[in-house]
Amino acid sequence: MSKVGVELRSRIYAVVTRVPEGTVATYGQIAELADTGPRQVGGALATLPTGTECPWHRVVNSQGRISQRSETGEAEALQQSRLEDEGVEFQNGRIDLDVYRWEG
DNA sequence: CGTTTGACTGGCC
DNA sequence: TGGCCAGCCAAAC
Repeated sequence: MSKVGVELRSRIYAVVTRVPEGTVATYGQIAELADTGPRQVGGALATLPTGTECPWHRVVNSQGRISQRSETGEAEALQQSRLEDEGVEFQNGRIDLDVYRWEG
């Protein structure tokens, strides 16, 4: 159970919030900007409520796919919906990172 | 203080 | 192309 310190979480949220609409960032990318490991990023987002204002849906794994978390895949579909709504195209259930990857 | 656990990643086969 | 292995970070036990 990866629990994340509140301070580290704040740092990760701050980075995620910087991801502009219509683009996506990988966990590794967020981790690097937050000066931590990718696992911590996932852990931090895991504690995030689904109804938050934080654009957690713009964070995907290095393959441009939505990572499945421990709980229901409900939010997973929501994530894809939100991204598509922002103009991010899914090809075969996956995002083309060469096009939509956020250039910090 | 050593072990366990994750919404991960990259390299290898 | 796709699955497996080892490395990675931080916190709870």
